[in-house]
Amino acid sequence: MRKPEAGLGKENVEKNKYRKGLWSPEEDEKLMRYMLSDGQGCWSDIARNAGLQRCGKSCRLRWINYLRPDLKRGAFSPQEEELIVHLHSLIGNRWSQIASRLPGRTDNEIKNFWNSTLKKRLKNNLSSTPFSNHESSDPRLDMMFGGIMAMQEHEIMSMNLSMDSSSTSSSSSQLPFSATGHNSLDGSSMPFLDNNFEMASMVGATNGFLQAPGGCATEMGMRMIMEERLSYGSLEAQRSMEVEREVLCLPHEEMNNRSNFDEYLGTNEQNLNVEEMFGDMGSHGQVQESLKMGNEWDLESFMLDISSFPHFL
DNA sequence: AATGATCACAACCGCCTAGAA
DNA sequence: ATTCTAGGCGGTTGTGATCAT
Repeated sequence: MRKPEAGLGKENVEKNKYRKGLWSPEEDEKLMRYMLSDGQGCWSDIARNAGLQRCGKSCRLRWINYLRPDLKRGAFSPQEEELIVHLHSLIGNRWSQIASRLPGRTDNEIKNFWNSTLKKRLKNNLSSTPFSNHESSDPRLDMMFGGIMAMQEHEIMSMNLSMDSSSTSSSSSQLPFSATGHNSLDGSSMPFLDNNFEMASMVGATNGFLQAPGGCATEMGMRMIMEERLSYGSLEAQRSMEVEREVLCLPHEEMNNRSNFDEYLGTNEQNLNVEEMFGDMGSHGQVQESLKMGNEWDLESFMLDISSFPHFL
C-alpha cells in the first residue's frame, strides 16, 4: 500500500498545488497542443506554460508514456515479446535500455507487460513440470536445468555468490551488485523460487554483461542463451556471445522488422567490448566498481560449483 | 444482477545522477 | 566544495475493466 500522506509541512503544501491522478482529456489536449507547438524548456516550465496544474515530472511521464506521437499502440507482437524476453535475460530489469531497442514502446509499457503477462507466462511454464515443460533442443541443456532446479536451498547458499537480489529500491538498482557485500540469497529470496530467477541472469552475465539490477532474468531467457551456446561449436560460442552483445547496440531501425533483425544476427560479426556496449548506460564506473569488489560471476565457476551436485551432468 | 477476484495499465514515489548556481 | 534542481529510472500502487461465481 502507498504510504499515508505526510503531515502538512512546507514541502507538502508545495506538492499539494499540483493535481494528481488520472489525466483528463482536457489536460492531455493542453499538453499535446503545447508540446507540438512550443514544446521547449524544462518540464516545470512546460507544465506552467501549458496551463496545467501538474508538476513537470508528471507532464514528462504523461508525454513520454502516452502522448508522444511516435508511440506504437496495441499488443506486443511475438517478435517483440521474444526480443523482450531475450534482452531481459541479458540485462534484467533495465527497462529503459530494453525499450530503447523497441521503437515506439516505452519502458513503462514494457515493464507492465513483463510484470503482468510475460513473468506469469514464464512462471506457468516452469511449474507445469518438476522443472519445465520446455522442450530443449539439446538434452544437455535439460540436464543442466534439471540439476540447477534440483539444488536445495543450502546448496545454493553454499555457492559463494555475493549478489543483491533485494532490488526493492532503486538505490540497489544503481549498483550491479550489492555494494555492501550483502548476500541476499537467504531463505526468503531463493533465486529460483521467487519471480526473479537470479541464476538465469547470472548466466547472462557471463556474456560479458553484468547481472541486471535486481536479477530478474528468466528461465526462458537462460535457456535461450544456453541453447545458443550449445548450438554452436566452441569456436562459434564466442561469436554467439558477441552477437548477443550486438543485440543491445542495435540501432532502432534494425529492430523495426524481424527480417532485418534476423539478417543482422546472421551477418554481423563486429566485436564490441563492455565499455562500448554500456557507455550510454552510465554504468561503466559501476562495472569497474563491481569487478573491484570481487563480485563478478562467471559461467566457469558456476559450472564448477554445480558439477558437484549428484544429479547434474 | 450483485459481488469479489483478477488483470492490465496509468501514474506516483523515492532514489540517483548530472549539471548549474 | 557544496547545494539545489531537473530529469531519468525502476519499483510499487491505484484504478477501471473484465471475468467468474
